[in-house]
Amino acid sequence: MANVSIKDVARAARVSHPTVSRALRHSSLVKPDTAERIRSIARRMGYRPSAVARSLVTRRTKTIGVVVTTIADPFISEVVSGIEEVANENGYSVVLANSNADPEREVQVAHSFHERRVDGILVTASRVGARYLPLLSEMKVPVVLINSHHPAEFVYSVRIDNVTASRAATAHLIELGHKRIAYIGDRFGFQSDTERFSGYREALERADLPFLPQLVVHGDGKAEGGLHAIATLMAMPDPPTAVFCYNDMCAIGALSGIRQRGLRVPNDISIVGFDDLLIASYTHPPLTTVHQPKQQMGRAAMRILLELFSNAQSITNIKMQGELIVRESTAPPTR
Amino acid sequence: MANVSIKDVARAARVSHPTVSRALRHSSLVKPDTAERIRSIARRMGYRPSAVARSLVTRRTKTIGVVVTTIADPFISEVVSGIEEVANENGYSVVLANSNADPEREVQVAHSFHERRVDGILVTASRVGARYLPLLSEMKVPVVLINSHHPAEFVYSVRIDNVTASRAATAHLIELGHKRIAYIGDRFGFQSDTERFSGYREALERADLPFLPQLVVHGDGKAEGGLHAIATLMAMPDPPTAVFCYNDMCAIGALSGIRQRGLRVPNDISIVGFDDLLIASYTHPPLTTVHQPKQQMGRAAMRILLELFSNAQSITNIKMQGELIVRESTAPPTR
DNA sequence: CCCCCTGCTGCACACGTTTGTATCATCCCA
DNA sequence: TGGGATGATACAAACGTGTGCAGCAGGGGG
Repeated sequence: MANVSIKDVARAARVSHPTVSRALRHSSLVKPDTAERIRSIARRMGYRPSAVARSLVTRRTKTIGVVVTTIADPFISEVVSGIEEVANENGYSVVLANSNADPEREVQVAHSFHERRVDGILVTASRVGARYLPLLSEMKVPVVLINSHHPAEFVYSVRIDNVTASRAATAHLIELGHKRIAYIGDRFGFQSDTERFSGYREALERADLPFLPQLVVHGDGKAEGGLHAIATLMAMPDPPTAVFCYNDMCAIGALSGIRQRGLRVPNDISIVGFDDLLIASYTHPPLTTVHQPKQQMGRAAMRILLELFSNAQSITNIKMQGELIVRESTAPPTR
Repeated sequence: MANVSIKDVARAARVSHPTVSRALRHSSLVKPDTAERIRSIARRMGYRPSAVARSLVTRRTKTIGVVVTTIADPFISEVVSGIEEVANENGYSVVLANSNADPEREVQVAHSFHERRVDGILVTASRVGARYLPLLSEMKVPVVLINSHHPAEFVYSVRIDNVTASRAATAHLIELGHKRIAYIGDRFGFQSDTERFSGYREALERADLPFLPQLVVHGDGKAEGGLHAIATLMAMPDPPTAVFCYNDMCAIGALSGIRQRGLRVPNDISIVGFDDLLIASYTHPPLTTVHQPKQQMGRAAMRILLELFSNAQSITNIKMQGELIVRESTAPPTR
């Protein structure tokens, strides 16, 4: 019934349990042939050292906590896939928790990670609650924020240069000749939304185009939000000829809303997204968007933790560049 | 530097550490007002009991291992989101590992879960390696398979009735008048592929339609595979008028391939998918597909584990019904 | 031949909890 | 007033590892 312990192996090998411990960790303190004998016995008995007992004494769990708003978000799941890859390569396990962007839930997650004594924490969320971060840093464990940033002790970040990328995306539309360019954002207060919005404004400014507040609508970062937002925009007396969307899901919702009105992309209206999700190249028409190196960002975040575990000090903030991918959802305006 | 332990709290409260332990767990053995006093001190000190020390003595980690082929798969990530929800409601943490359907990796994951002493394991993969399952059941811990099935000790399952659902999907195409219906499958040897394929064949048989082996092509379960597969089908001298796809991603690839050839869905060819991913209603045209209750399946799987932890015996195998959702990618054939 | 050094192994303790049992004070009742 | 029951607390052991240190055997050198 119970699991085979190190003492069971020791008994079987007629040695003490510390010797077994050393043999399995290839310590030079134990004679090579006894070590081999012990290892073969352990193998035969199907012995697996208990990570929990080990963690108790080493004070390391080899575990990292990953908080996401929801794992069902395609952007997030790709980031997590990158995290998981590097974590596993280095013997770390990933504990996943979703917060649903609910402050109460965030507190619970922080407590749970604290009790589990995770070695580090990765946060993938476009918004991070104010009560949340102090709680995380309370446990004196490094925290890496992905696509958000907060200057604080123990807190590092990996993010994309939202402003530059958004400016490039908007500039692309301007170069095509668009003058009335709308912005569909995420919910208010989300850091990356704010940054992408200011990139959009900067591009308008540089091109001496007027900023029209009525052309800014907010969705929910999902397809449905894009659908509603585009409805608002198209109902205007003088609708935009191009739309820059906060993210691809939003853009996909917008595409769908435009079709429902019998209009065509890019003939009647141009659309630009953000993220470059896998589906972005399979939409109709294929979506012009900003590529984010999602897996790479996850990998980089995990690597920061690993560095922190070994070297103590290293690079702590990484800013990556997005890349505008021009596909077929953008064209010069016809009007 | 170090975390505050139960002994620190005991010292501060001038009691023994077992008393603190009991006070925090609201044991009736400790006097109500001392208990309250201890709790308030613990709160003030920011004490969080160590789950690892607790697990060592209780022999329960309150942790479940979740294996996925890849978390970046939208079907899987929704299932995991359901798992996570129920797990957290009940104080369980989820440790995530992806296998990439690589047998060697599967073995590693099994070892990792064993060492971490997870209380149960959930597997979300359309294929489960032969060496894999014995390894998992070796640790005498319940395993719930999602969308695959293997009769074995300690092994339970939650799956969708693939045969019935696929039969319904194919029958829908037949009712519309289609006679040359293709099937785009996943890679060979995947259990759900085999089942969906046999549902397809059964529907043809019941309608007295001939089964044409050349109309069966295999993809990779992703959009790219659908793209290649449709290319093969459309290059035939007498191409199909309808295609039933193994899953939505595959169908999305097919939609894209059809458009590239200047043909239209459903006018020139009808497409049916499987899964009903969130994007399925946003494709062009919106996709006719089989709805799988993805989150619900994840929740059900986690609930089986919870039952097993408490009651010892309960329902062990759940088979859910899919639902055909008719949208706009299917219509009567024009030829 | 003795001593010291080296190479290997065992002993004891620590990590932070939970839990069974012993101890002790208090109170009630005989 | 003494004894037993009751309620509250402390003590000790256990969970399965890792590790510093002591001990012990054997070999080599003086």
